[in-house]
Amino acid sequence: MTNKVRTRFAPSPTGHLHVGGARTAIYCWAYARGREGTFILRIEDTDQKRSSEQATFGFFEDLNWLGVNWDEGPEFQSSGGGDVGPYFQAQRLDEYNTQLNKLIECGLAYYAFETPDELNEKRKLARAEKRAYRYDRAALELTEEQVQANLDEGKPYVIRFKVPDDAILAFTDEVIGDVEIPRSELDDFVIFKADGFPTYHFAVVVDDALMGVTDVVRGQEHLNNTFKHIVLQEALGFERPRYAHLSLIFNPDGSKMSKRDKDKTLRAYVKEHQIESPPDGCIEHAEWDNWLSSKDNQLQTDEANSLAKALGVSLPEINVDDFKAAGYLPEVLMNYLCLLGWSPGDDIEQFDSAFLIEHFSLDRIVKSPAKFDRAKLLAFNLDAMQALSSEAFESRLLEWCHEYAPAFAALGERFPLFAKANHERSKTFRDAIETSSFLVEDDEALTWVETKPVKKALLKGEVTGLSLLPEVAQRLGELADWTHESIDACLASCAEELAGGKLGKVAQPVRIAVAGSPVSPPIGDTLVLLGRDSTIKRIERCIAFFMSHCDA
RNA sequence: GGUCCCAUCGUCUAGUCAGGUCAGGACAUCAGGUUUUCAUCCUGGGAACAGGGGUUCGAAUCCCCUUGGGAUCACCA
Repeated sequence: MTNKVRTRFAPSPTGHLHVGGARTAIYCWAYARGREGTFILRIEDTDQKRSSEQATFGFFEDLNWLGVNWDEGPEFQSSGGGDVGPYFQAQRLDEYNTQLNKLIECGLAYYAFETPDELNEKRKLARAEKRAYRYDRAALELTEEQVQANLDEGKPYVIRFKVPDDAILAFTDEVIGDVEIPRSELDDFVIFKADGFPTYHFAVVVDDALMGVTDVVRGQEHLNNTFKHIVLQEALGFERPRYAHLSLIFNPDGSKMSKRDKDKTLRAYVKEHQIESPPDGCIEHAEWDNWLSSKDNQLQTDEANSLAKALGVSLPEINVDDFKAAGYLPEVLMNYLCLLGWSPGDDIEQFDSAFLIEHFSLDRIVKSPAKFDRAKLLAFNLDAMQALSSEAFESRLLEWCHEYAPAFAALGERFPLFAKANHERSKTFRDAIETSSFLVEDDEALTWVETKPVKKALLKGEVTGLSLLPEVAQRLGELADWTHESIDACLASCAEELAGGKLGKVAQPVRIAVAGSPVSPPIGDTLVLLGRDSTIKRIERCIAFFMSHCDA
């Protein structure tokens, strides 16, 4: 039991689960799963101002969608439980106080009464003098009486950890190797905040120890924090877990992948199109004004998403639920994310979670940072989509439509054909609906825009596509039955007799007439899906539309 | 700025720890081909060891320096 691997993923629920966090979670999970170990989910909600229940629930859903289930932690569907909880830090204050008392008893923790403003001044000064700021231990000079007096007065205070002067600041990282920093780099950091909550450093050390975590796998932004953690472990008499720090994930342009990217995209769009006020029903005017008043004022993710939807802007996918909404398969996202910083060798790239669990190991993690390449993710998704049986594709597409495209989910008995017609040609679920929007539009609502390919198909050439349409409509209308086969045969004979055997000469005008664009599923499928009445009606409207336009 | 970390095709990477096949794969790209649109699909091509010093018979691989990139320096995690 004691030597069994125990890993944990410990997000702070201040937003959405982004791809970097997701990768960390997957690694922790796969590592434990492959060693008959235990994977723990712990919610680090000691930041009272920023944590939210909604975000917490979002994390559960995102992890669940990826197939990352946890043995211990908050209960959610089949995950959670465990007897070293609670697994929310905000509910573990007693534990932290117990541990804190140990430190106070041996004189390794002390009260400090400087205000944040005072400390900021000192930091500014240090920066101006181009030296690193370190806490000056001023509070250590206070006499017991002074401290007591301050406390009696009700002065706000924090508690700092007195880092032993002879502390050894070195550890071996499973990914990076030996790391050490000079003693002068580490000052007496705060372990309890004025609001009575422990800081991240204190809580993480206590929880990892009390929860029996053996392997800490986390982002490289924590590498320097690790020194704080090991001195705390030393003082508290805890065993040191193994550490593995993961390099970060970046955008293709080298910038850090963050929710800011959404903000940037929206700002650029609003500026370019000189949009003065928010579209109805997405965000408040006050919020809009505030947002535009300064680049530092970011929209919340949900606000950004709703604004983007209202404006018809597509935002870069950053969070796990963005990829879900964009129609990616969770197993593909997991696969791709794993590859950003780890590989199984032997030129193997595409694998499932069973393979990952069997082969994942810390010693094959890559040290250097990776850039997120959407094109490759898309290619992987296409491969996985194509590998799906038609039944699986249909049911998963339907499931996706229920959540993101209800109009398509309502296709009813036409849905199987809709799925079949889009299986081979879609890179994502969203692809399928984006080139089939004509299916859920009213016949009367369809409009045509004279783009280049439209003109080419309808108006160019010795015999224009438009001129063929009446005859084609006529023949389609006379068909004995309305099936894929009969339609294809009809169009083929039209092509033979009217267009010198060129099927494209007939199919494209028909496609544009019924779909309003030169892109749609194979023409036979398109027409069957639409039904005869709509097909004929649309062709007639199309003819009328272009006749009136061309004559003008 | 201090400290720490990193460095193979455009991108993700194999190869590095135990120096020795024209540095392998995937995505992207380019050139052909198939196809009623889009997307697929097939064939082929180009493409990298950041630079400089060492060690060695031999260096992508070991050491040092330079350069470049990143992280961190909170009463956020």
